[in-house]
Amino acid sequence: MKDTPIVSVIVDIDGDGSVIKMASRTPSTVQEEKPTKPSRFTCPDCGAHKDVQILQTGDIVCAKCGLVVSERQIDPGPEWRAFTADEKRARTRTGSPIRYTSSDKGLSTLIGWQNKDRSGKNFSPERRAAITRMRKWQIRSRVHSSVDRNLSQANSEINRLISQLGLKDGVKELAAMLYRKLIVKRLVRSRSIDALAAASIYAALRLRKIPRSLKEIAKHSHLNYKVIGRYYRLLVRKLNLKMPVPDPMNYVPKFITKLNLPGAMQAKVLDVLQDAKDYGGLITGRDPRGLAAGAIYIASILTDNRVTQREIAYATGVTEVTVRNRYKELVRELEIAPL
DNA sequence: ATGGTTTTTACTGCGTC
DNA sequence: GACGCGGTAAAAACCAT
Repeated sequence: MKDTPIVSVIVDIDGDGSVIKMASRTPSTVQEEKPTKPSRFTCPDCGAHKDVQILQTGDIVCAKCGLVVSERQIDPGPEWRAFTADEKRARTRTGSPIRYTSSDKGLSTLIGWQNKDRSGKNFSPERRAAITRMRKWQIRSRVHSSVDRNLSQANSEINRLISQLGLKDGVKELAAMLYRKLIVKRLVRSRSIDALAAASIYAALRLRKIPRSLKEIAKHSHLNYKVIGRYYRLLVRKLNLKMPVPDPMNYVPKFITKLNLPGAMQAKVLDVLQDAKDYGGLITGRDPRGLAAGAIYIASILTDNRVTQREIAYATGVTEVTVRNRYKELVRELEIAPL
């Protein structure tokens, strides 16, 4: 298994038509294809050799023409099908969080409140002072360990999501940092750890301007995207984060690839978007994906790489109507040459 | 909760291959 | 006739207040 090539497979994870490209090992019986060596990369579009660039979005693009060579590689991670007790134990290490019904799992020592020993006699003053100190520390240590547990559970969820989403460590660190801030500010109490972990990741992505939708994150979480969105808002508000305005340009490489369009087209799309920005009033309040979709449609006509509105709509996750509206709007306002 | 704005849904008509 | 495209009204979603 370990030397089998890694190939790309397309999977429709939940049957809703949304397709995700994953890297996966082929079973050893089908190992005909030769292993891909990124070091011998030759751009199929412009022929440049080895000039790849890794964008902050995690996409790997040809440094010359911008063709996206490889989208984020998803590490599907282990299959958490636990058949034995051992596997189950392994799962608890990085998998779904353990539910502690009681914060100490019944393992801690309890110190009674009465200043009496087993036989009912009162403590001596020294003994009494010692017990009082012990009580104090028991309480303190309990608090600390519960914070620790919360944090470690959160971290394991963050790790899990990050690896399933195929994101880089930088994002992970940022998300973990945000979560830590939540703890320090006492905001995690009585809230879902998983939801806050997911929200931290989403916030980290937004801060880093990496285009991933709430839904994409929710797909790997057991929570629905609205819940995560709520927590995200809370997080932003409570931590006073200043979020960069989502920029349609950040979506372009991702979409171009999804549509199998030549990477060189990117420049044209970005041109249109830049014009739209300069013009003003066309960007604010609009779904950035819709904007990107419209610009891509325009560029596809201008550069003679026609794609249908439907394909664009599908790839960008907006409707055809929105593609139309944006592209019409852009053409009208920016007075783009005859189409 | 509310109201304003944008997106989606659903449907229709037109031209072309 | 299927397809791509354009337009529209009404419903739904979104967001700030």
